[in-house]
Amino acid sequence: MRFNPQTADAHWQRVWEERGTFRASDDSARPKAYILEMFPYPSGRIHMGHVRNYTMGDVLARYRRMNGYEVLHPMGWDAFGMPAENAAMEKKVHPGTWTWQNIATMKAQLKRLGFALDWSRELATCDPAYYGHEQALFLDLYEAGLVYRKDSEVNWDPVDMTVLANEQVMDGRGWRSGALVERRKLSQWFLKITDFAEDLLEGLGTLDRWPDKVRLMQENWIGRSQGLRFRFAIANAGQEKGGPSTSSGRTEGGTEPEPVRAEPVEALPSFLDVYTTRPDTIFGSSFVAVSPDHPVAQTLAASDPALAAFIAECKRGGTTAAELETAEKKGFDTGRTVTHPLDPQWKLPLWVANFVLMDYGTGAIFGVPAHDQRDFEFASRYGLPIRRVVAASAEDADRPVEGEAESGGGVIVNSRFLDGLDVEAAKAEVVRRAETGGWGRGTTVWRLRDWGVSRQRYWGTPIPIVHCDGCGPVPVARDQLPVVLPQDVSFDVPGNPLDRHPSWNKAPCPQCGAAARRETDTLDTFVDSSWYFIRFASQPADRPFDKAAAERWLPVDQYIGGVEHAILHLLYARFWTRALQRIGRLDVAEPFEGLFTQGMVTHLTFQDEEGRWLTPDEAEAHPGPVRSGRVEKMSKSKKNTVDPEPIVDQYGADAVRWFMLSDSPPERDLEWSEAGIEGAWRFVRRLWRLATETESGEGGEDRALRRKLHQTIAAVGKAVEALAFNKAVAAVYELANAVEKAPPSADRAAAVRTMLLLVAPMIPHVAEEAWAALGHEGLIADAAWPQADPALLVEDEVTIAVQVNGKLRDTLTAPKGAPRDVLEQMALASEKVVRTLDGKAPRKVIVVPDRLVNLVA
RNA sequence: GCCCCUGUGGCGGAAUUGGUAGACGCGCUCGACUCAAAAUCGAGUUCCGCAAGGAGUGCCGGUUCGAUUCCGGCCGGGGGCACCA
Repeated sequence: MRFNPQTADAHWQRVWEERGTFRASDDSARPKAYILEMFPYPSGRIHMGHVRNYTMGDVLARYRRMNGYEVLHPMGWDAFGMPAENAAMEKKVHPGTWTWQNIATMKAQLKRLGFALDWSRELATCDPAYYGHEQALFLDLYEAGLVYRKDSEVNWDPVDMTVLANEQVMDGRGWRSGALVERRKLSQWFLKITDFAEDLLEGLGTLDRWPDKVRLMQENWIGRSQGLRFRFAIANAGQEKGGPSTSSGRTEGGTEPEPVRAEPVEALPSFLDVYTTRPDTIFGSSFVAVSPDHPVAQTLAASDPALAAFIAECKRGGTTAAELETAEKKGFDTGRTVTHPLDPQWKLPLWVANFVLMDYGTGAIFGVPAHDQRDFEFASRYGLPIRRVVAASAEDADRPVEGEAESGGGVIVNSRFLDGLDVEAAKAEVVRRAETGGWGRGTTVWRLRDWGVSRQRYWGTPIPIVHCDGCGPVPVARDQLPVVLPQDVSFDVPGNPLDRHPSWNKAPCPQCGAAARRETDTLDTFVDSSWYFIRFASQPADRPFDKAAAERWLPVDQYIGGVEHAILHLLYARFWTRALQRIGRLDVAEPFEGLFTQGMVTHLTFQDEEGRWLTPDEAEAHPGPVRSGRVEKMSKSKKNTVDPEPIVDQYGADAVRWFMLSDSPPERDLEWSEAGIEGAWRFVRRLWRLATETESGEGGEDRALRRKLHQTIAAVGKAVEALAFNKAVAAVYELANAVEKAPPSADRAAAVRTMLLLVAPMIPHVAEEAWAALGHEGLIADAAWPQADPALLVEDEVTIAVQVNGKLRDTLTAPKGAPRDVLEQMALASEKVVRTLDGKAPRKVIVVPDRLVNLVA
């Protein structure tokens, strides 16, 4: 009888479902294991990347179950987002209709792969039963002071009348409309992630089951920098204001919301705050520069048309990486000067410069051309002095700095009392003087910005706020949640349909009852995915989650997904969890204890002579020359996708799963190939044959095979624990090869039976079918993982390598644990060794017991 | 520019407290079965060489009895950040 996946797959999937095999129990006495893969966006159909991702998680979930864990392995839908609105515009279908249809399709596709999921916990973020709770959590954070509103500049597409994310701006134009993107100031909601910068950075240190790469990326993104914040007195400024300027930029620690920028102040403040990581170069300064957005620049521009024109010119410049890279350093000399804090006689010119960022540090810098490349370029262009203050040695103090800035370490020169100190000592000394002198202080500055969550979009979670002319922004009353999206919307005109809805956007003020406006922005979809893993663990109807129930499952023991979320999603979810912890809702610091980022699924591509992408069929039919060979991530635009469903039709779920696990290490890319899936299918059939055609034990024993079996049990277990599925697969192949070569015996029958248990997490359908065919009563999914006998893991005979001068000359077999002198004698007796040594006695003999003998001649 | 990862047969890859490089799979070659094909099974497959032997883990050097593994320098490939003071 042949194995027929078309009938077997459906059969066993039905059995699992009917028995509720993979339903997680909240009050099990068994140890818990929460296995989670990043939930999919319901774009239409499952793709190979999903299959690979979910297969990995599934193997782990099934493996943990067999090892006695109560496993939570849920699935849901990250269901809000722009593609639904685009579909609405193009296909005249409501985003909700489109999304729910996709969910139905994709759910059916996932089910056909036989994943061990607890579907009873399925959720979709576009369901009011989900996003209503999200609105409640948003208000919790609001009340805790972790949400605020401020004006911020956004990329505005004037044709689509919407805000675009940076990723949606291509060469300064909207990706859909092609219109020139404007920078527009909008009032937006922000979450105070910067409040947690320190915690999020330090928390990374506890995540030892995360990839180093991801931790490093988050570390860089959070961007802690240590330096000195200090102030220059502005000469001839309006003394009437007095006091240090605090009106600009970020305050210490980055914990406060950024103040509204660029509001011109009536009079020039008398001090200018700057931030530097190189206080040691303070005597190398030759100018001070502020951002065009800096209040000082704005104030001066009010009475200086030339400066106003310069600032306007700066604003016109694009913000894309390419433009910035090629942008020249440009500046405007205000004619004003500032006083050096360490020398009242020393006046420095005050410039406005295009390369100074308003939203980092204080929006103002002091320029040290000799030791900062940007300052060097700027000074070279405008003829400002380039003074060396760091040199390799004191003798080099007068060597000019040429060509480019020298940003390395060395000894301080030309710097009065700092002369002779090394860079670190000089930094400390300047900070000390600044603090005792009261003109500055050592500061930590973060690169991390607060998280802007407003989106001028329909298909997202409505922000539960009402704007009242009298009371300002007021939270919607809790008993009025959820704020549900209106159904009657149209997408024939660009812009946010919530804005022009005839009634939805009107609401009475929850505080005073006056007629007011409902907030029409919706939340960034990254908010939706920042807590879904908590909702999976506990989903009461009347609140977002039950604290105790959620804490029983959390943290997620193993989270699996693509690296593309290394920063945003994973950082936001970490923040959200810590925010809930701070307000006492959930006592969990880190949501994902283990993280694994899997590689992409790639496939061959074809292009014609003009570089147009061709499908394999088109390439075949193409009359002209076809370029092929490049292997790329599967994508529609490159026409190299492979739809999993027909593959499952043809080969069954197990062959696809086995292929996804074979060959490539899971963190690397996997190249899809016809030969590969054929090979996987071959193994499924071979396993079936082995299981069903094996004569049950002829009595005799086969110690070698038994040893191989137990070594395989250990190897597969270890590999699965380490998510090294390719190694688990290889170990299974070795065992299968050994079994096929072995003559019939009781051990052989046992090996076949056990092999089914070993592959059950990976290819569960054929495993169940064979398990039943062998006459077992229960499900193999419920069977216990086999235990390796430690006594059988060690060989009683070992192969010893015999080297002469480190080169392999012979191998010999010796009993395990043979003493050194015995091994040495055996080695010296080897014919090949004798020949190589040519009568000479070895000068030295190195013996590594059970491994090798090295004779040094 | 800065930071990180990576480089092993025709291909994907295995091998780590430094100890027999190439497990396992794919592909290929030969053979068996077959009228034939598919499927299946067997043998072989790093390179040079008939062999003995020699070379070999991107390149150059170092440490070591011994280096894919450790160190230094270079070259190639990939990724992240990007005027972050």
